[in-house]
Amino acid sequence: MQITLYQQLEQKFRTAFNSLGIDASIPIVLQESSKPEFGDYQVNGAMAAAKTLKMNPRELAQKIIDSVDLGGIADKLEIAGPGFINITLNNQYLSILLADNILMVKDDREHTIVVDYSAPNLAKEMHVGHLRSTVIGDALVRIYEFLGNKVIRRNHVGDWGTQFGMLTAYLFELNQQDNASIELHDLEEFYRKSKVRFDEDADFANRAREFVVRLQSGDEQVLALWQQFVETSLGHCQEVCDRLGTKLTRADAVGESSYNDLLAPMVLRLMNSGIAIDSEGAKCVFLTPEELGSKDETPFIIQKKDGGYLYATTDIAAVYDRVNNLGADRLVYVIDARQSLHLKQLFVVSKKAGIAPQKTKMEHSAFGTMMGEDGKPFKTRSGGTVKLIDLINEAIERAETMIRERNPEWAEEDVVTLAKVLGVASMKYADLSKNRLSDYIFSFDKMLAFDGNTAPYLLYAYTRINSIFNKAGLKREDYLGATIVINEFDEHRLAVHIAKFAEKLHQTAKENYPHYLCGYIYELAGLFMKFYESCPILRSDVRDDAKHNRLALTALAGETLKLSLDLLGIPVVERM
RNA sequence: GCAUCCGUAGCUCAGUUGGAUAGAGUGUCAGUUUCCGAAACUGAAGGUCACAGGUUCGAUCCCUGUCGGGUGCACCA
Repeated sequence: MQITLYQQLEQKFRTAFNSLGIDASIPIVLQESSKPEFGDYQVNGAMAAAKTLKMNPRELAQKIIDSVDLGGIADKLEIAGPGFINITLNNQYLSILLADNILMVKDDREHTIVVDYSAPNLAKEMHVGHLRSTVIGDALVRIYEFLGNKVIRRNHVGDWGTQFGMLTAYLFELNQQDNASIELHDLEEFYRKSKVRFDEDADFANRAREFVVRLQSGDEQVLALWQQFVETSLGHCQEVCDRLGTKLTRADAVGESSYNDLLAPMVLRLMNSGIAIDSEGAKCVFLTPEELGSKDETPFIIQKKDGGYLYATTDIAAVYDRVNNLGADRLVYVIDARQSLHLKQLFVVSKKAGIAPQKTKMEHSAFGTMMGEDGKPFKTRSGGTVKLIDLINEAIERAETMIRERNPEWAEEDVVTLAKVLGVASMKYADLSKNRLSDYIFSFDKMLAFDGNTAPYLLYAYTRINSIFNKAGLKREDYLGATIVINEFDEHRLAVHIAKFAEKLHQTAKENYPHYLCGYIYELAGLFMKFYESCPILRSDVRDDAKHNRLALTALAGETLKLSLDLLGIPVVERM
């Protein structure tokens, strides 16, 4: 693995700390400088170390500076304030770094990662609640893959709940009348109608309950109806996923039903080992506060008193499958924060029962709720659920209007093509750029704005980079890998930022926070704009060597931007 | 009631092992273009980081309490 800039500095300073007899438990506290005038990186560990050694922190900082061997990495080390060490990187060193495939990054150890995301319920169409999981999960998949991991996508669709009795019973009824294909066109409507039948007609309701039993016991006729329904619904999902430009395919949709045969053995295993017990007729696992790390006493129910299984059972079976059959050593669940307790219980129970080994990483990449502009959960004006496909279409329509206004001379075809990319990109980026844990306010106006941390701004920055090369009749690709000599302050800042790509990506992957990468590219675009303002490239008074250097730096900045957006699941456009 | 997450500029959001004068964008005000895309850039103004204690050389961050809000709590998923 290629060592990151951060790791290099960290090692050098750790060696220096060691040589001064500073205990290894004292952190170096290496971080990016909080301001440009403090250099590129800063080491803040001298203060804490001085405390334990009973030394003056500035004197210790000086000793650290004297003993650290940065061998050409840094130009300047300065002590500031109570004992901060400010590091300014050497321009020749940066030049070498940037020439050395700076964007090719691999993890030190490859993992097999299963990412559980999107996961709509097939009883209905995908709605706004599925946007975050789908978009965040897909970005994580791309990032893990880029880092060299084996990634398995799992769209854990809900295809086995009790409501499928109602749906198949209704489908059966319609099939008798031979108009099922028309009815399944709008799943929401189909669900609503079957619910009405269920509520109004006792005979139908009984038939629906009977269908659940027949379905789960493998009755061929009901199974065929169920299959028909599931296929249609999966088709709807795929349409939405394709529109969003995700990597999900039909093969990734492994629904709850596929774990059916594993459910009984799982319950048996947990009962036999004494982990699960009978409670009020149901089979439950009760975890201690120590095991759960929380005082919540809610039972984890794995079998109902009527013998039926629940999503807890299915999820345990899925863990078993992912660990034992797929060979996963890291499981990532991109699921709503409201499922926190359930997942916590799932993780603890899985390990306690030995279904997953202790070393398996199990992570709940939770996310908050999407709010409307009124700060309340996103709904239609009448308070209904918003279909995801409608939301996507509205984003595209709004993008279309905007593009038409800005570029009245464009051909209709070009407007439509760009709108499809820009609308979806804006929606995805708005989601990805926010800390996934917090609730966020969904606003078409903000996500489609050309100012601020938005997809349009970043895509604009990219097209602007391209236009520099177009203007000069050059190809950006030809400048990738060229030596970049750095002289100016704004060139330096941009170069340092590009050199941080690897560490930012590792951090994003480690903590499952796509917004780290978004923040990085927003800053990248800003630094490029500043560089572009202060360092002319194609003007006649620019010397050839400076022009060449700046073109090379621009090309690399463009490549970094393009790659980063790609890792977020957002394609670039050539003009806007 | 128990559990859990959150409270940062008027608004939308950052703030990564505790570090320097808490940052962006937007909105407001003031500037920048005979030359590479002004969908850009520069500057000003805007904060008791909900409140009160505690730990620390140092707290938006860690601990305790209070107030305010979200969410989850037995056989749906």
